Amino acid sequence: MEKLTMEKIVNYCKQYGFIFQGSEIYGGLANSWDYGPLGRELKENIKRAWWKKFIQEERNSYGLDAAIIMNPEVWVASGHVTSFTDPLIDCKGCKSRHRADKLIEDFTEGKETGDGWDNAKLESFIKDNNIVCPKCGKNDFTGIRQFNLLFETQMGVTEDKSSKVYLRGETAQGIFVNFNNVQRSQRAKIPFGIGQIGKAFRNEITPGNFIFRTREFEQMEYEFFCRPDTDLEWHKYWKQKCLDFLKELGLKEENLRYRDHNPEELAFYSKATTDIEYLYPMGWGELWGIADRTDYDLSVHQKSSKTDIKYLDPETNEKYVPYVIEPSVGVDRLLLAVLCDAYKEEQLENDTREVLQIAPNLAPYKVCVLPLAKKYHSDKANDVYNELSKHFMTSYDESGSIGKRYRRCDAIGTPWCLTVDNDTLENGTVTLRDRDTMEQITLRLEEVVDYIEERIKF
RNA sequence: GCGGAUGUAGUUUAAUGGUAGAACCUCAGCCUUCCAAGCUGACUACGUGGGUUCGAUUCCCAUCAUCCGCUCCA
Repeated sequence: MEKLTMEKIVNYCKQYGFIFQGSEIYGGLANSWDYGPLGRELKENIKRAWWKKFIQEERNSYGLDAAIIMNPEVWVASGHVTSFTDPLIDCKGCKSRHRADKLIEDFTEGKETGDGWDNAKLESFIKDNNIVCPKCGKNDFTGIRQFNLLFETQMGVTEDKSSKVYLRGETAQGIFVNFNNVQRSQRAKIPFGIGQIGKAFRNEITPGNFIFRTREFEQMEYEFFCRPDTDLEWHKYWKQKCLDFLKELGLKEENLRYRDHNPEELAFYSKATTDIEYLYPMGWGELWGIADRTDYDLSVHQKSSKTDIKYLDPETNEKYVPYVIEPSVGVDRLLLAVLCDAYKEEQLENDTREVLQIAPNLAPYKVCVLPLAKKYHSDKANDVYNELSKHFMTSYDESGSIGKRYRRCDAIGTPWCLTVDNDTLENGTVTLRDRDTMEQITLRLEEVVDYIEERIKF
């Protein structure tokens, strides 16, 4: 097969109804994408698989669905309001862009960090000290522009300052602020985890690579709370668990790797972070970040909200702020990885065809009902469809030759094609054709549901 | 946000200062009883807005979007 390009994936997604460009008939909106009928199913299946693995099957795990708009104090406390706001400056000479505070920090070798300075002070410091562009060596910069990565909006109908709120930049904060609520109401004992799936918003400066980085995206975040001296072993535990999960989804091992963050690139809240990266068409990209956030988040919220967020260990009577391990994954990124991994161009004698070799439990449709001959078998096939669709996403296709319809199913990864023929009319048996093995087996109609259900793990 | 490239049906593309042709896909009909058949027919495009011009899809400008690079990236 030729090298897989992002362009191919984008076209494929559009062609079959996985993902469309957002607001397309109005010329689109930068970097926004809409999930079509198949994309929605795939996304839902991915989320369901995650939920099952991380919430349902995990003994001490609890689900949550917190609000997107939270009290703005949350984002001040979490550090997003300041840390998401970078003072950016452009070099007029070579058009490169830099962070003003970083230029100062590098120039003074860490003696001055520019922390807490306003833009005028940053600008004049750069000018007075003749700090030059690291790229072209000139001191000729534009003014500072602030990029706040948090989306702002206002609550209520008046646009006064007091009503300014943010769309959440991550779902995690909804978990932290509900730590006490969940712990108490569920009588949860440490160690335990809280997970949620939901949209988050960031004004990324450079989005791109299809749905890899978008300004509106969906996260599956999990916060695992543990005793402070146990964080490293739990970090290890979740690293493994996440990788196992990806393999269960069918991602190939050779396309996955761990990458530990160097101490200098660690976010300020984190003691250790390991990424699981996937080999996307554009190269290795972060898929899953597994961070040891220590007690940073709960501590800052405890302080800012003046609320006690501590756990009283019932056995030792110790009272402490728990440490947090955060394995968080982006739904859209994971979906992209699943598609890239499953997409194949199959070389036939004088033709190529597209095949989606996706795990049956992720496939948008589980089975497609095909009347062998439209004229004779459609009525019966319709009955079969009505029955099967009570159990799982079922599609139906009576247009074109049977071979063509098999192909259409293969192209979207439908694992089973069910053919209704004369035997069905006579003795109630159907032919089930397996996408991967190409085997055809004959089943009695009433066996079909069990057969398929056994092979999809929800 | 900067630099470069690009923008013709769903997709891939052709041609042209006088409003566009194809292939695949899709749909309908005929045919067809298990792996892209065939035949007939149908639908569908010059990203958007200005300007130049008698006339623009074609030239110019702006804008929007996409791709590559930079910058950035909880």
